[in-house]
Amino acid sequence: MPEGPRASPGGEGEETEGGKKHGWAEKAAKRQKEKGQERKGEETKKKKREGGKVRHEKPPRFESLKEEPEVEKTEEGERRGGGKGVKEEEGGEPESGGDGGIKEEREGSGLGKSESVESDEKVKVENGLEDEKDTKTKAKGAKPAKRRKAKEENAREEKSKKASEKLEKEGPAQKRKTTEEGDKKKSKKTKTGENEKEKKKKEEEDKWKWWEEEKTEDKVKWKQLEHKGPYFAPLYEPLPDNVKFYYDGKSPMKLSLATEEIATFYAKMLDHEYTTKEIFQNNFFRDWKEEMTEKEQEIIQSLDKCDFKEIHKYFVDKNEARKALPKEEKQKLKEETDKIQEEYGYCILDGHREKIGNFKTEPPGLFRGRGNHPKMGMLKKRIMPEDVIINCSKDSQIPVPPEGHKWKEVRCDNTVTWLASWTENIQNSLKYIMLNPSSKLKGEKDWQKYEVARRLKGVVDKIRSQYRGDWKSREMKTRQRAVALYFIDKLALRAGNEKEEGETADTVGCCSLRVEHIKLYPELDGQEHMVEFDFLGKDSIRYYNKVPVEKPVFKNLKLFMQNKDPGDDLFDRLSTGSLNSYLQDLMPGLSAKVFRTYNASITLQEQLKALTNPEDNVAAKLLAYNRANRAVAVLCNHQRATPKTFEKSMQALQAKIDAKNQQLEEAQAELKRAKADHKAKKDVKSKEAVEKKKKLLEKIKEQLEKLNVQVTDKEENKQIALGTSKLNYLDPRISVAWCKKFGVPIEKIYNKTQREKFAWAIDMADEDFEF
DNA sequence: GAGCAGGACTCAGAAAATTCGCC
DNA sequence: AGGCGAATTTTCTGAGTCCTGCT
Repeated sequence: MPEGPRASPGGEGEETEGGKKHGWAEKAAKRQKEKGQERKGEETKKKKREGGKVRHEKPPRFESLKEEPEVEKTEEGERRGGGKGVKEEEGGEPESGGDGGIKEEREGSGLGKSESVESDEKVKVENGLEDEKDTKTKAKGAKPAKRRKAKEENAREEKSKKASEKLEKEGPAQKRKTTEEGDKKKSKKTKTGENEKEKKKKEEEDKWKWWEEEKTEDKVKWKQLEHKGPYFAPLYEPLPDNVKFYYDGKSPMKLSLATEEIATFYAKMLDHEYTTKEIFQNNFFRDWKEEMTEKEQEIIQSLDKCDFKEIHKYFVDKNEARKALPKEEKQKLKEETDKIQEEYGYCILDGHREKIGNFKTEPPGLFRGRGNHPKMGMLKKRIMPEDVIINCSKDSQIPVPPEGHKWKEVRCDNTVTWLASWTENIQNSLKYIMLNPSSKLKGEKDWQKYEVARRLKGVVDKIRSQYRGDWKSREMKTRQRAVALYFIDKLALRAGNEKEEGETADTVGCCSLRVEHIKLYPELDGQEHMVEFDFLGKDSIRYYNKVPVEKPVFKNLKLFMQNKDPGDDLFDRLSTGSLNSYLQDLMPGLSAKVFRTYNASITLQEQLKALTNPEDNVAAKLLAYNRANRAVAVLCNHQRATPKTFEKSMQALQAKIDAKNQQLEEAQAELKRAKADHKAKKDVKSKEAVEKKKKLLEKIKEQLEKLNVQVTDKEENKQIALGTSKLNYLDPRISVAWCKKFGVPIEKIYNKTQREKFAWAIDMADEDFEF
């Protein structure tokens, strides 16, 4: 990729050489400084945004692409096949050394072709198909893969047999649960150690290696789905009589139950910043008044005159009391929640017990939007069974609604993955109960996501050269698309769908960028053609970045900004819909977000390659891993506020190092003494003493090194959140392969939850895996 | 046949809960 | 050993993306 855009946030050119180890961190720090933690104000608004989006003239070229429905159809077919393709690749996975080779080849041959922009698009389509075929032949051709596949098939058969047997034996979920509960109780009484082991073993057996099974039809998500329905939030418990609400400083006022409940929502949040915001207060007060009795409405006229302090204190105290509970009490509480988890937290999906992600309905409360949300403070209503739609298989035990209630609906739709849903009253959108990330349904999708990103790797060079060509297109729309795609690729920006004005915080992504969000500098910081981005992205997290761009991009941006107001759309001829349908034509399954996944994963792989030194010890290798991870987090703009305790804990760590240094000196001195002693006595005892001291010294040295690494890591990690990218953007197989290759235990990079989520990758990736 | 709303799903950081590690 | 603060993990639910099906 000689001049393809680099996926580097600072855009300072090539990052891959090992020499630049700290490049990412430095840039991150720099950007961090510039950005500040506060969120950008948003007074200036889109007075006249209408100007843009409506003008969707259709460029002839786009039309010509669409004119062959035949092609479209085949493609559609292929895409579905693509799902299967993923599956077929599974067999080929283990020997991904060969995989990589083929990939390279494919990449190379792909590059050779495309020259003219016109014919390019078709070539791309073809390439997409070619790609699929390649994948298939590859899987077939590889011998070891074949063998392994056969083996897997056997295993699979056995597995499913086992599963069905088990099902027959155990029958419906409820039965099974009771037995397990029994087991558990027993285990508490007897020696925990053994039982723990047993339990683990059992769990091991229970693990469903779905990735070894043939993938089923795409649309149908399950054949069997059985569960207990959601666990409902506990009902409101009235305040004790001695906790009072005051209005206007007068004598206490007894509130009706409903009014009181809502008051507690506000009271609980009293020391949160939210309650200082006017929008929050207004929204709350409006919704609160609506639920009041007429009499209450008459009296309570202003929020300022409401005194929630006693109520607030009551909850603070209650919280503390709960924390101060004796051990046994706490244990009891925990057992109760465990029981609930056991009963409601799992479902049966196609014969396997799967963990549910969120099995509780959301409790009522006050809506907490992020950033400057116009609806913050509004009352989130309690979800009742009458609001809930249940989804499960026909022949299953239909969940029983709480007594005296019924479900809104029970349906049996196996083309969706959710178990229950309800409509939430703030945005009037649907909420779902779905499975845990460790489940087959989620895992398979995740895997597929990374496979799509890997396919992008094969065509990305062509796509890049195509959009570079499009910078000079005669069509405005095409140019805008090309520049937007360049940003999405180079800076890993999100697509940026249109949002309804006034319904949510004013945030943007690439396609919804407005003129006010970028500044152009012909020269800045000694670099030419600089673009300064400053906008609020998802979750109102500020994106601030100064990037040098190529000259045509710069010129185009200037053009796009001509005669526009700050509030106007930068890409007024572009929508995520048209961008994505264009991308879909270039490669089946391709959409804007795939670039984020692709660039994140490829960055990790490159950085790991550049930063890992096989000679290093595990701690140093982990530092390298974290740095690579960090590079991705910076790219994706995953930030966190510096922890409040950062300085303090840093000092503590430094103190520890000092102490360790002293220990080291002492140990050295002791060793010397012991040696002298041995020289004098020459007996076994003194020799043993020397050995002992030597060992101690080694241990201390190791500890010291570990501490030093910790400091570096911590400092560099100050304001960057690694979790999101690790969980959502980095192909876990890259990490697994790295661990295997360099002898790092997987537990060092993935905790238990993460290992569960990525079980498929841990099981299937070997050390040669190439993204 | 297009454009739009709504549905289904992924991704996101804050906050709560739990574990860790030190004295 | 046990208590305490910090670190890590888990939970929670809001905020995106993308696609489909309807008009």
